[in-house]
Amino acid sequence: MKSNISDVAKLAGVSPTTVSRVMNNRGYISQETRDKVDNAMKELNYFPNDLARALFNKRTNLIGLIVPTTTNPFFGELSFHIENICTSLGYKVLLCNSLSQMEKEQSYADMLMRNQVDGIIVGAHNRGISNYNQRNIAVVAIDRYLSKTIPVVGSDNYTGGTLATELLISKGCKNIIHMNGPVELETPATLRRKAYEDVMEGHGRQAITYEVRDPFRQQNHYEVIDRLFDECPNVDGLFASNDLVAASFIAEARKRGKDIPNDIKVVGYDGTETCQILLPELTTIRQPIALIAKTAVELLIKEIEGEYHDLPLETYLPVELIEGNTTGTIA
Amino acid sequence: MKSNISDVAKLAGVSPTTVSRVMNNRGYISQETRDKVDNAMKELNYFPNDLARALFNKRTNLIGLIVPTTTNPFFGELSFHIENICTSLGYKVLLCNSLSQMEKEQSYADMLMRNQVDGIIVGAHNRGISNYNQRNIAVVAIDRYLSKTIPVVGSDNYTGGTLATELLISKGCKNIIHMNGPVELETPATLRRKAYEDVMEGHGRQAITYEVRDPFRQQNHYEVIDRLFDECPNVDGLFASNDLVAASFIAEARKRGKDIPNDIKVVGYDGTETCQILLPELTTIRQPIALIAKTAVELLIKEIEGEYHDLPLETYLPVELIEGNTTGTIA
DNA sequence: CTGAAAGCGCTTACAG
DNA sequence: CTGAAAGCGCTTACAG
Repeated sequence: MKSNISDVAKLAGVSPTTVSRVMNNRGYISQETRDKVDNAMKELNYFPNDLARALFNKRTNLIGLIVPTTTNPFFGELSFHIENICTSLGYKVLLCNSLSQMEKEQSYADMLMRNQVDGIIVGAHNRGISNYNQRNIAVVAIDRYLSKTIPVVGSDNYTGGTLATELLISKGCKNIIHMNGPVELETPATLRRKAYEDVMEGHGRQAITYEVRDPFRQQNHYEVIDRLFDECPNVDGLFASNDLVAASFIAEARKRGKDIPNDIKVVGYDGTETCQILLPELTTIRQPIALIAKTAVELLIKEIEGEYHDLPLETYLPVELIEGNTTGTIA
Repeated sequence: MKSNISDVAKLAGVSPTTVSRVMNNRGYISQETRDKVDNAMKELNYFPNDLARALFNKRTNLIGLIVPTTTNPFFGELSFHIENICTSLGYKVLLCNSLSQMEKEQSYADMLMRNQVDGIIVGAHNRGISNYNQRNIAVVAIDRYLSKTIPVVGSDNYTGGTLATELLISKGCKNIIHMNGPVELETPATLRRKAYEDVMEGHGRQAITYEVRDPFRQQNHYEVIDRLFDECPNVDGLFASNDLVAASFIAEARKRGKDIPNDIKVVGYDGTETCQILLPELTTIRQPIALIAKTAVELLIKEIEGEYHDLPLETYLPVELIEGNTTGTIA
């Protein structure tokens, strides 16, 4: 049913070599031959087999994308932009949702190797696959340290954390608490926490951080928030390292009769389009997601094309404070 | 640098045939040979080349997924589930964000053909690629009619539309308006509109539907909502065919001094996890996204495996009404 | 300007 | 239980 290059050649009355040349626009071909071949391809509804091409060229133009889950709006948007940019540059994207599980990440990495991807973009939060680039394949990480030689791209987490914390202080909050992912992850996102701690210390305040073990399970948010309210009932400012956690906190606070922003002011992190639509009143630190995607893809492609030197190992793109009502003046 | 089957064979002191047999567990191999081969593979950090395998087997275990954009939480979640289920069944997913643009869809479809995908799941909203399955490739559509022979999987839109409209009526709304995508799309989602119209008619009310041309551009929401408030200032009930549109409406209504739910009650559609976290007060019709994904993948794999007969052409999975405060009793 | 041959990395009959 | 040969659908030197 599917036709191949020989079918086209036969129908056009030429050799497969010639068909290949027409497809790839290589060498000299008479217009007449070119037309014959084009017609034959159309007639047979011929699609060149990229697998066979890739086998020969040792280039698949395939890139693997590993994220925790596209369910999370940050990664949903990131995946969109990455795929979009890849496509515009002639690359295709194999999607992997690792759910931050190490075994899954490992088996995805193996799968990507078997499929001969030219490179991998890792937007997942776990550690563990430090042997990624030992296999000499191009790798770029999003907000995540993988090894000394793998470039990291992310938002300017330290500035983001600073902006968030200082805003809460300037709004008069006395007891500002921070919620973040597990510190063991060693992601650059812990810089958000560092900034919070530094700013708090700078103001002679005590920094208190609650760790959400698995930010992708909402049940986990609630457990931590429960504990937070038990232990710090007088909290009046919250900086969450992620908008969904901020939203969970707001809902739980309201259940406890707290008014936002009167009783507690809240700042999130990410500032996705989705969050801007669904929860526009949330004050947040917006990451430049499209720019992160673009930077990561361009870096990866440089690696793929053999530029291993002079690649910036850490790129932190500018964040933006979006002020909404959750830190607002009283209604 | 990368090793191939001959490298392994040489190191193990056997033929490539034997290595292949060990990898695929086919035929009889002595334990001794098996061990030698396994060791050689480990030593060389060998990854079998799935491209070469696929070329021979004429089976890539690759499936293409076309969605408008994973930025939208419904499609972000759908993509997650589809990928997840595919992986558990040994398939890999090529992600395509078409942004509902026909040219993009067309070029994605071509790309997928060249990459020899075994099947395609189309979750996009546009029409136009009716020649998808003429190329005799397995195709399943999500909430979208593509051709007479392509199975469609979606939520029970008619019931969803009925539940939403009847809820608004039972809450005492007098002027209920509906917002939906363009009717030309002929997606099963127009059944939400049909249900709205039928219920309204059944109650002797006038049905008024506002069409959002491009549900994936928020600017477009605002334009339509503006017009809606101009033309129907006394609206007191809104059924939006999508939670993001519902959220945009709520924001705009508040800007106009309207209280939700006192002045206007609002029901959305989709009920994604993200929306449940960011806007938990929204009353909505929840689609069973994981189930839709599972059903679509299973159907696709049946097609891939040659079962073209007795495939259900339309599968509508049960929806659930989630009541929140946007239709609630007054605070 | 065009074609025959070899090879990309695998697998599967076919022999032995 | 194991191996040599042919072939999956392409492309690229190499000839002509």
